[in-house]
Amino acid sequence: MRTNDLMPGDRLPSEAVLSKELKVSRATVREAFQSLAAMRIIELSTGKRATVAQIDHGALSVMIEHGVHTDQINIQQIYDVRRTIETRIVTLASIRRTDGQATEILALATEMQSNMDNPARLLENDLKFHMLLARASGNPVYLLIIGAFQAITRQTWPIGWKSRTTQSSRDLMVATHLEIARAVAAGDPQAAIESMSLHFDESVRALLTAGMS
Amino acid sequence: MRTNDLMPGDRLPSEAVLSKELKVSRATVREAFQSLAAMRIIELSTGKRATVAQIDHGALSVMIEHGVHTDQINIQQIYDVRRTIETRIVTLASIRRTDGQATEILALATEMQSNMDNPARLLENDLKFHMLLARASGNPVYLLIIGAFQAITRQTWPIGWKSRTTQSSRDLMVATHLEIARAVAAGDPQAAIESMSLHFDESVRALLTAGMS
DNA sequence: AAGAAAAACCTGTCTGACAGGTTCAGGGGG
DNA sequence: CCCCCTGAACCTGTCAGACAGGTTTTTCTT
Repeated sequence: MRTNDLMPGDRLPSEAVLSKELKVSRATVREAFQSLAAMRIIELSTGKRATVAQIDHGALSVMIEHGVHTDQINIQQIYDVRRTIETRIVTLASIRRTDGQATEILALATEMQSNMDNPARLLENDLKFHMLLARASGNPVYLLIIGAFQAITRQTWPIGWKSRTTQSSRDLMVATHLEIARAVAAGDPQAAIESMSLHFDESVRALLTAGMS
Repeated sequence: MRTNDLMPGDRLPSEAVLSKELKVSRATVREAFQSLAAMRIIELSTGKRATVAQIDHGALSVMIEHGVHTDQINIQQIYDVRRTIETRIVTLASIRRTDGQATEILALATEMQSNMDNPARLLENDLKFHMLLARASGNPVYLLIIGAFQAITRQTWPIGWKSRTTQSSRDLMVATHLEIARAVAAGDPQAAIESMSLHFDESVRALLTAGMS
């Protein structure tokens, strides 16, 4: 791929061709392809030739999940990373977001308020909200990292939500998202950082309340 | 692995057993194993059974390299992420480093000064320095991310070094590392953050000078 | 009981085969 | 002349069986 300067979408040689060229069996080529596909470096689909892939958080997501399930990473550590990164993300997003992105982010924050009684949907809104911010930062590496945390967040989010027992604490959580959205839309990095910090203070507290060590 | 709560080091069933159990051919099991191995979720080696792996930056490293080579990520974006993360790392490291880690970090910063005329060795020192800090932060996710950038840094570092044409700029670069080390060893987060910021200002400037878009 | 030899087990790789899905050139119809 | 259709060529997914090494466990010997 590198020697031929292949770009995302370009097609790789077929398994048979590579197998002959490299003088190994097709089975071996397939194992190599499978490895690259696991890292989302190439994309496979039956009948079609392999293509160069876009970067994608899928693989990192699985790695992080594995780390958590094997007690090599804990939830607080993930939250520390998220807080660090998302603080930077809203700074960049406040400066760089397009008007379209601002609208999208505001719309989502508003939608969250109408999903207060639907945790499943609210979770998805929340995840998407942070992804939109990451995208608006203009830095694909942040998007990659935030995306990678989604799988774990899906598992821990309900715990945090349940631990917010009062209506006001739930209102606050959603209101904070709206605050962040407004700050980013207004292009006010300082306000965005503050709201994001608040959001994380509150989220971490909720998880601690639920006994998340 | 999850249903059986396997931990790093534990052995997985053999290919033959899995193949029979899941009623697929050994070739298919192998492709699956190969995928997991690519993400460093399991570890393979000939003759031995597969074992559950420790998290490791190898796979992420390859993904990042792929992103850069296909123009999906650029060097500045990586530096922005590094700056963000490493600022947090030195904060944590200042608070949490063990005495052993402090000694190690200081020793490495000192060693760098004696390698001023050996770019290859200096590069390795530099990489290791940042890895030690990440480890001292006590958060494996930071270690993972910083580790993942190493492959790319190996390629760009020499460019930055060459663009530091004066002796004083080279001295400054090494001196800054020592400053960071001292601050971390002294347990002074504020000083550590400042030195790290300086380090990145200076590094990014060096790369820009070299025309790194 | 310790150590060496043998058996059992495992992975890495190859060959050949067949069931589908995909591409693309070329022919037929509008 | 253009468009659509179709069939051949190509490609991936999966399987069975085979064999060369490396590793682990068992068994036997001293």
